[in-house]
Amino acid sequence: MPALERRSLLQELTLRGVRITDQRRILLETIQESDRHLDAATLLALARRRDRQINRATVYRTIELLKKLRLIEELDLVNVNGGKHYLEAKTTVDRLRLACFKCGRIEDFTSPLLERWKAEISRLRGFQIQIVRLEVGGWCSKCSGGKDRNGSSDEAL
Amino acid sequence: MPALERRSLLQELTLRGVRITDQRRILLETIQESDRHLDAATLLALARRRDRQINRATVYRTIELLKKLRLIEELDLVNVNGGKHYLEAKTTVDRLRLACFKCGRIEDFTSPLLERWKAEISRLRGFQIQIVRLEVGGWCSKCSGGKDRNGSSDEAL
DNA sequence: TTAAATGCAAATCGTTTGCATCTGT
DNA sequence: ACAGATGCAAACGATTTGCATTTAA
Repeated sequence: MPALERRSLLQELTLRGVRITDQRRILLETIQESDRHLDAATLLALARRRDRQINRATVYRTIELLKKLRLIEELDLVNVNGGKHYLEAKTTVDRLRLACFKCGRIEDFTSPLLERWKAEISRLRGFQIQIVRLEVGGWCSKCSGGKDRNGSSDEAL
Repeated sequence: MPALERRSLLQELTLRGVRITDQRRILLETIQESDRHLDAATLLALARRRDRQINRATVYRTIELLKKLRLIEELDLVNVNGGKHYLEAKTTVDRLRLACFKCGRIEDFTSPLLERWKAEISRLRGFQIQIVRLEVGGWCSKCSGGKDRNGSSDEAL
């Protein structure tokens, strides 16, 4: 496990000799300070609060850069909100996302099972895992009330 | 576990009182006979071999219908091939997809851990699981050769 | 008969690209 | 100085929509 957990995105980029521009600095900070589940359009909007000039293309190019360096993760969130992808700074431990089809809330879930699973996959398949994306869709505890049964609705999703 | 595994998509729709059109019949068969990992454009192309008239809009509307009824699953495959989503008829057992960033191949992986995990999530979070989407990106055994180490490339993804 | 499904074409949404200009190192 | 980053606007690919017409039940 590489030790890139405590450094900021900015530090990571600097360390890797990547050129730091004002725009990148702002985007990195915005991602890091965000409350997670940021899509590209929101990132652009937030970044523009700090620098009105920042361009959409720069946002996408920075996202691509950070993906390549594996400093951020990209989520699809079982397509709850259409085609867009969501970003977040990579953390030490992999997490599973629970997306509620009714209220749209995203919960995180971590489990020691996950590490065992990754090991099992690597061992059995010889697969070098770079990205793990685990997404569950359904009804959260609030929205399922306490009695609703599974799989009977034509409404959800 | 509901017993909707052995019926065809057509039977499922009929059973639920959904109107069956020629186009739907063709689309359902195409999905079912396909070798998996079908995107909307491919589905349209394949369906058109049977009926040159089938329209793109109908394809998307049918996909949406089947998603709502939870008869198909939609995958993003860690975005390996850009924005499109992939479809497949739902099967009894949930599977994890291993997408190779180098050769693009998709492998399936099943594990008894998965069922335990789902149970754990339901129990601990009170979450009613409708969809499980598990995607792993990395290098398959062929592409990782046998010695390539993890996380050192700026190339992949 | 009629609510629902289709075809068509245009619109929309997220993302990418070519190119001239600017900037970090 | 110059490779690399940016802004802009246009292009792109996937998906959605409005509306007039057709069709399954």
